[in-house]
Amino acid sequence: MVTPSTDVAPSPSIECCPGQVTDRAMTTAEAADLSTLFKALADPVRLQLVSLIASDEAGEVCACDLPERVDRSQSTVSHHLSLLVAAGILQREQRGRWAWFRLDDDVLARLAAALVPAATTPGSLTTAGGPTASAT
Amino acid sequence: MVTPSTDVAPSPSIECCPGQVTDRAMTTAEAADLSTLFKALADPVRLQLVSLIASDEAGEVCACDLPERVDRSQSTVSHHLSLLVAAGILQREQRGRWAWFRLDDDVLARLAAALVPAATTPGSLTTAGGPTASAT
DNA sequence: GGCACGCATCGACGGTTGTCAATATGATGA
DNA sequence: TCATCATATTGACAACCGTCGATGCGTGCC
Repeated sequence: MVTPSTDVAPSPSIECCPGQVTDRAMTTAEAADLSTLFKALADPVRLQLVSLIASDEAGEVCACDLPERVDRSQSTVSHHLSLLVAAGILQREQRGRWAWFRLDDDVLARLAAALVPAATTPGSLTTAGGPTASAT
Repeated sequence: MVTPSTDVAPSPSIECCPGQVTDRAMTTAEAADLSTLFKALADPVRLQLVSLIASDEAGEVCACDLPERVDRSQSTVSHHLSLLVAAGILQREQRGRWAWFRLDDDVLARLAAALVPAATTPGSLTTAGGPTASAT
């Protein structure tokens, strides 16, 4: 819900341990935390926005292009973008009168790592904060 | 919303191509499809349920244990479980009067693969459901 | 300074979702 | 056959969410 005061830590706790979902039963807090990220991706328009930005050659997209590309009003797109930024998925940068959005470094990878035990990105992710060998 | 007639193909289209989100801009249909899965995981209670089952030693859990473990009423838990089954995330098996739930083979892995370009489980996934080389 | 533009915020509205108590369903065992 | 138990379904309700038009705010240009 993006409570107006979103100046706290943007991205939830997934930075901690790959395989969160499968390794052990999650606590209520962890579940609430992770579900925030899934919520952010649980809307078709937001998914399209993320995909548009993620697949962009330059790695960033001007907000001015997006309403027509997802066939929604400017205010709706702005709302979704704010949500994605608040969830820590997108980063926003103002340039002149234009706002540019890019993917946060590796949220998607970290999210993927939270889904599968050890499978993902053998080297780069386990270093992200977890005690290396998390064998059950 | 789990329309009563859920005897169609349970799991959305993610079986097709890893890196769906990042490789190229998704179509509206693809986005709607994928968002279904994220929606299923976008609730703390459902995430906990999935985690409880995923982290279980035997790989399966009796429904009778779940209400107390997630601190929700029996009907609420049943509702969430139905949703997860309909989304293709859980599988249900009736044994006597008990219902047992287990994770669908590798939904989580496939979902993870849809998030990151090529990183995930290099061999096992591409074979997972598609006609091997399903370009586009 | 004034205007035009890009984007965010506000207010409103209808649809969806999570939750529970109550009830129905279906299997087991006496 | 009947009572019991585990689970699913129903009905209801409040909270939340996606959407839009209108409006406000900050920036750049003339």
